[in-house]
Amino acid sequence: MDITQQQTLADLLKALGEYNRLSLVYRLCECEVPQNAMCLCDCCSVDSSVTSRHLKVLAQEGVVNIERRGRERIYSLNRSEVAAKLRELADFIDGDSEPTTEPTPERKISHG
Amino acid sequence: MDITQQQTLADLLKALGEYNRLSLVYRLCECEVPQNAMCLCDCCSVDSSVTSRHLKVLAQEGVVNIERRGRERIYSLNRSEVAAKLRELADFIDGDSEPTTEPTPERKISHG
DNA sequence: GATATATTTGCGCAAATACGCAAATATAAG
DNA sequence: CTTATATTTGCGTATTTGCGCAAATATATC
Repeated sequence: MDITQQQTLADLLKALGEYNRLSLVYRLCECEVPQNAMCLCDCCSVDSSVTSRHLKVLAQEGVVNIERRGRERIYSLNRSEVAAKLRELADFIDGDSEPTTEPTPERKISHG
Repeated sequence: MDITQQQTLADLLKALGEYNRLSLVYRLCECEVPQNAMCLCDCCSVDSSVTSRHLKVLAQEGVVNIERRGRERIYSLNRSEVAAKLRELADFIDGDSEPTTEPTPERKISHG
């Protein structure tokens, strides 16, 4: 795992790891069609400026796509990409073999 | 999705979304056997106290298990649980159907 | 008891972050 | 040009967070 790649993944997870931003993602998940910011704003009870900033963070991390339409921004979820990245991490974590739950066998447990 | 559950997931993602903590997870991933904190400390070049705190966060979020052995703490990754949670989110995100890339068809681009 | 090793905790600091509000910008429509 | 709506940006603020250092704690060894 490359350092830059690791940083990128950390940034993605951090972007998803904030309650209101995750709410936006869930909201977009449930929407059949992309939404504008005003619409998305309802799901987290914060100022529209805050929603705007959160969506910007999500866009920077590639979680959402932005499409300009008139004075609106239409947001849609990058479903496949985000899901793929999460699965990639999941695969790496439970990875190649069984979890080695056996604690360091070559170390002596001296007192029992 | 329950609010508490959503907060819990956000906390998990936040825990994973910090570079040094993610490094610890990767390190534990690659280890065949659980490791103590001193050993893990090498992978991120920070003070041992910092590593201790990071590992505590990961433990609180259920990412790692701690086993006391003498004066050491032996950390192991909760592989299946963490992977399952990530996959669950991934499934929810790319979820039921195809991504609806078509932008809000029922909305009029309204000047009317 | 004294000493060494592993880990945690208290403390302070600097940077990052989330937030609300108001102003600015962009675009649409009259 | 004026008004209305959607979004962004500047600014101030309160909170969180990551960090290092030193002290404290826990345990093993002498």
